[in-house]
Amino acid sequence: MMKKRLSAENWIDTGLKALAKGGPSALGAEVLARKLGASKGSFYWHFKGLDDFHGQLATAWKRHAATALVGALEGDEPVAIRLQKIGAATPGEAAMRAWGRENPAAAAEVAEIDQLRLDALSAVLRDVGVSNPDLARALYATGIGLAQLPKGKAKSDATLSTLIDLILALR
Amino acid sequence: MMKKRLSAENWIDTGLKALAKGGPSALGAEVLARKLGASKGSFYWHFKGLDDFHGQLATAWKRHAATALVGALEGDEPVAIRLQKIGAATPGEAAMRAWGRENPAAAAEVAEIDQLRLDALSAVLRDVGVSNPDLARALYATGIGLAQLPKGKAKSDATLSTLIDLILALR
DNA sequence: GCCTTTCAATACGCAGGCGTATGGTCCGGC
DNA sequence: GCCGGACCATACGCCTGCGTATTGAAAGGC
Repeated sequence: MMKKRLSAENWIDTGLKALAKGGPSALGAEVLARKLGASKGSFYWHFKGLDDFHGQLATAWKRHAATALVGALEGDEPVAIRLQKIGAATPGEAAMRAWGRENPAAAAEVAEIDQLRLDALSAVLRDVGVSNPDLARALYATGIGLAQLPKGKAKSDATLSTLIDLILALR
Repeated sequence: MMKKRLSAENWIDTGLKALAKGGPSALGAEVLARKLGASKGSFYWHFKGLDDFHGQLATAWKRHAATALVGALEGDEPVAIRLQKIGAATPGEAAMRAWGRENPAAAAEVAEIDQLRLDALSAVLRDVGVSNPDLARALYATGIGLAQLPKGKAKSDATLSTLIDLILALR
């Protein structure tokens, strides 16, 4: 199946999927090679080594998260929906955060995204008359926390929505 | 330093510390042995193998967390303080949760504690006239999320407190 | 069509961790 | 004091993963 030649993007994409599914230990060169039906020769052609690969992986995740964030910001949806979209975690986010605990590069990228999203939440809330930055922080932390709990996305969305309504009622 | 003989508890205690500091990869037999100035011989005397050790480690964490929870429940402190104590994560909690992503035993114990704390939060809130269970869930998720963000405990406590005040204002 | 560049498979050495086996040391009972 | 069991160190075989080197195939320009 798909004996085509591989690109660096192929490795990174499957790397992201493997991380979400199998955790940091699924980010080895040989494990990924088996998953791709390739061999290490290909891996070490496209990347200088594991650190290089991991760095590019983390950066790729950051790009995806940043793109998702601007997607959540554009358009003129109601504030509640907007807050929901900014605050809700992206798929694979919990795995990325767990990886960040043992990989400085990953931690750095996650921190960057955290800052972007926190700023966005603060700005939206401020525009709407809620100026306490602790509330933006609490809202964001809730999104992160809900992503760690099992329970499925629907339930989490409902919970987050309840909190947003509560905060917006302060206006 | 401390050439004494080791007990299973010694291994488990240093295991918990190692997990908090170095992540799941610090839970190997040889790594811990070096940390303790001992050798694998001792480890494999006290434990049948890594799975056995990891299981006991996870159970020990659960016991600690459960004890901390009953400590937060007894006494007759104001509701806000009580909620804060139940909702705030214990030290090393983020590491435990990250470990749970790759170790079923750890995940199970964390899930148990999650349920206990969620129930406790719900009960306290209900007793005080806040019946929406989504709010308990949101509050708990905030505690979890804040533990993932860097920023230090003081800041997190302040944020959590702000949210608690907001919820309690619903009465 | 060939030749250069790009990509990939294989084979190798090395390091580190797991689990076992075997022998040694400590310690309480008597 | 000596003995038996509890405790531990060492050494070994095995496996798995990293990184490199070498060889080989596959594209793509001309």
